[in-house]
Amino acid sequence: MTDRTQSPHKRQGPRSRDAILQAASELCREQGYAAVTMETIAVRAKVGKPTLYRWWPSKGAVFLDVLLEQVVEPAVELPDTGDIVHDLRSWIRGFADLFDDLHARQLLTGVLGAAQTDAELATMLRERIQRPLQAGNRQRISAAQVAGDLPAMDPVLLEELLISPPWYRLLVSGESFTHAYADSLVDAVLGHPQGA
Amino acid sequence: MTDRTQSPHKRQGPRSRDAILQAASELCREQGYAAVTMETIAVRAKVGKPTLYRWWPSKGAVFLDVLLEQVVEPAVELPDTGDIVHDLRSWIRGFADLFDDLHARQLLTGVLGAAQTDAELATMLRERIQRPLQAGNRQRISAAQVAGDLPAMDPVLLEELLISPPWYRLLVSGESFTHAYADSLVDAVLGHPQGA
Amino acid sequence: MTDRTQSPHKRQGPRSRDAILQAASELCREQGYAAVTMETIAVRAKVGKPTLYRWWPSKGAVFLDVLLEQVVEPAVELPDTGDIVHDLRSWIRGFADLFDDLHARQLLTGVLGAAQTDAELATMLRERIQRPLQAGNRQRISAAQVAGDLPAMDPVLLEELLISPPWYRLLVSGESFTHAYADSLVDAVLGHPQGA
Amino acid sequence: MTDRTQSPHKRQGPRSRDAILQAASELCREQGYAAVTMETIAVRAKVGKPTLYRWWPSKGAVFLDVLLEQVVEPAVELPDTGDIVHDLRSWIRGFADLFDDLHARQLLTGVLGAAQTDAELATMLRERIQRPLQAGNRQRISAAQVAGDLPAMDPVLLEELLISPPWYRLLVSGESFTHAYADSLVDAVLGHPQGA
DNA sequence: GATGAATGAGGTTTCATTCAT
DNA sequence: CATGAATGAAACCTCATTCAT
Repeated sequence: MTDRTQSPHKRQGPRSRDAILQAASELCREQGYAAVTMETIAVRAKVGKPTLYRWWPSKGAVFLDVLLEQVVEPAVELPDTGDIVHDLRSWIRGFADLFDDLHARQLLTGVLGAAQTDAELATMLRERIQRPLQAGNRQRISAAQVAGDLPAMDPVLLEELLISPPWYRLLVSGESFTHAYADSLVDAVLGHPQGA
Repeated sequence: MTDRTQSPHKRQGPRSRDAILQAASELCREQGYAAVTMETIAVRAKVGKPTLYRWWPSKGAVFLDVLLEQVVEPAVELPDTGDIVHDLRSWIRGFADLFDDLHARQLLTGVLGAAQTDAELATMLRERIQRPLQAGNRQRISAAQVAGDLPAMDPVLLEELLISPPWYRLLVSGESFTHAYADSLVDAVLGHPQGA
Repeated sequence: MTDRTQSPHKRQGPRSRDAILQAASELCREQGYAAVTMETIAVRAKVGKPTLYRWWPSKGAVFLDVLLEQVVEPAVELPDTGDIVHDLRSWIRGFADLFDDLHARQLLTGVLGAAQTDAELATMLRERIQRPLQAGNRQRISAAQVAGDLPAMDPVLLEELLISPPWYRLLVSGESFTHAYADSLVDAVLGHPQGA
Repeated sequence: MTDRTQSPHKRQGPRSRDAILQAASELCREQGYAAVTMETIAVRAKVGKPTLYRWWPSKGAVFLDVLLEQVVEPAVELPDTGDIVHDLRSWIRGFADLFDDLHARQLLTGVLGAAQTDAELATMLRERIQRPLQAGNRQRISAAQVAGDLPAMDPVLLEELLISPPWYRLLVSGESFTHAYADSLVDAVLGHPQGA
C-alpha cells in the first residue's frame, strides 16, 4: 500500500505552481490570451520551460487551472438560498457579470477556443468543470420540479435552455449578455410573467 | 452574349482559389482541422505560401471560405414551406445532421475555436454567416408571431432559445445533439405538446 | 545593308531609360547598393517591373549602366598629357579620388560584388569596361617603353602592378587607398626615387 | 587526462556544425555558390533553418567557415623554409594553385563577392583571415629586409605588390593567374633577373 | 525534479520574376 | 512596348518542444 502523504488539496505540481499560474494570469490580463506563450509564462514565472511541460501539456491546460482557481471556483456555482427560481436567476445573471469582466472572458474564450481543437484539453475541461457543476445543477432542478417549484420538463433540457444562450452569445454571436437579457431568459423559460 | 463584367486588369482572387479550398478541405478530412497548416495547404494546392497569405489572413479564414461553400450555403438556412413550426423543426434538426457529419463538425469547431482568439476571423464569421442568417430568421419569426403561428415573445429570444442548445452542445458540453433532442427542444420552446 | 538609323550612342533602351538609371542612382545614394531592389527602382522611376526586366537582366546590370555613365566614362581613363609617368600617376591617383567618393565606391563594390556570382554580369563588365580601357592602356605603356620612358617589363605586368593595389584595397583588404599611397606605388613600380 | 574546459551547460556551437559545413561545401561543389541557399543547406544537413540562422547570420558567413576550414587553413599561409625569396615565390604560386581549383575559386569569389555588400561579413573576413595572415607576413618581410634578403621598401607596399595581382585577376579582370605569371611577378617585384 | 542550450515546424514577409491584358 | 496583378522561392523569425546536464 502506497503511502500518499500528499495533502489532498494539492493534486500534484511543481514547487512554483502558484508563481506559474500567477504569471499566466497576469500576462493574459496584460497582453490578451492569444499573445501569451509558454515561453513568456516561463520567463515571467522564472522557471525553465521543461518545468511547464512536465506539469501541463499545453498552454490551454495552464489556463484551465487559472480558470478553475480564479473564475470557476469563486463564481460559477448555482447558489442555494432555498428559492430555486431566485437561485437560477442569480446564477444566469452571474454569467452576465462573468462575461462582463474582460479578464474572465479572455480566459473562458481562450480555453474554450483551444479546446475545440485539443481533445485532451476538452476532456480536462469537461471532467473538471462541466461534469461537477452539471451534476449538482440537474439534481437541484429535479428536486425543485418534484416540489412543484419549476415547470415539469426534462431537467436536462430545462438547464440547457437557461445555460445555452449566454454561452451562445459569448462563443458564437458575440452579442453581449446583460442582466436584462438574463432576466427575460429566465422568465421565458420558467414561465413567469415577463412584467411581474 | 458573354457577361464579362470584370474590368480589364482587375482580377479579384487567386487563380487557384478552388484548388486551395479543395486542398484545405481534403486535408481537414484526412488529418483533422488542427493538423492542417498553411504550409500543407500550399503544398497540396501547389501554390506558394505567399499566395495563401495574400488572399487569406489566416488558416481560419481559409476554412471560413470552405465552411461557407461546403457547409453553410448548402445546409444552414431556415427552410420556407409555409409552415413555420415545421420549418423551425427542420432547421434545428438540420443542426443535428450537420453536427453528425465529422467533416462539417471539424470545420465548425475549428473555425469557431480559432475565432475565439482571432478578432478578425470573428468579425468575418459574423458578417458572412451570422448576420445574413440571423436577419432573415428574425424576420420570419416576427411575421409568424403576428400571424399567431408562434408564441408572443421577443423574437430575438425565441430564436436564441432554439439555436443556442445545439451550439452549446457542440462547443461547450460536447454532448451529441440528436433529432430526438431537437424535437423536444422545439416542442418545449414553441409550447407544443411533446407527444402531439 | 541594314539601315540602322538609331543614334549610335543610344544602344537600345526603353523610353524611360534615363529615368530608370536616375532612380537607381538616387536610391543607391540614399539607401546603399544592397538596399535597392528592382521593385524600388521601378516604383521610383514610375515604370512597371517587366519594363526593367525587358532591358536589364538583373539589378547588377542596371547598375552597370549607371556605373558606365556616371563613373567610368567621366573618370577612369588614362589621361594623355604627353608625360606618361605623370599620366600614370594621375590615373592611379584618380582611383584614390574615385574610391573616396562613397557613391562611386558603392556602385563599384556593388557591381563587382554581384559579378562574382553572376557570370553574365561579369562578362558585360569585362566587355564594356575592362577590355576597352585595358587595350588602350597597354598600347600606351608599350609605346612609352619603346621610347624609354618606362622600365622595360612585360607591359601587362607593369599595368597590373599599378592597377592591382587600389582594387585589392577596395575589394579585399578594405584599407583606404590614398594619394600618398598611390604615389609610393607609382614610384616603386616605375623605379623613381621615393624622395625625389 | 581529458581536458574538458567546457563549463557545464555551455555548448558553443550547433550540434550539427560539421554536417552543416559539409552540406554547404558539397552543394557549392555540385551547383555553384550562387545556387546554394540557406534553405538547401538546411535540408541537406537535416537541420532546421533557425539553427542555421542562430549560428551564422548569412549564407556568406557559413561559407566563410567552410573557406577557413577547407581552404585557408590548409593553403594560404606564407611558408617558412629560411629562404624568404623562395617562400614568397611558393606563396604566390600557391594562389595560382588555389585559383586553379574550381571549388576553392567558387568559395573565394562567393564570399568575397558577398562581402562587398555585407559589412558584417566583410568584418568577419578581415578579422578571421586577412588580419592574422597579414600581420605574420609583414613581420617576415621586415625581418628579411633588415637581413638584406629583400629590397628596401615599405613592407606594406612590398607585400601588396605581390598579393594584389592574383586577387585582381580573380576578382576584377577574370584572367587566369598561372605559375608562370606568379614567377614573373615575384621576379619583377623582388628585382631578380627574370631568366635567373 | 529543474534548467540552460538547442532544435525544428511552420508562420509571415520581401522581392525577383512572370502572366494576361 | 508597357503595365497591373499574381506568383513562388527563399529569407527570417517566433515559439513549442526536447536534450543533456
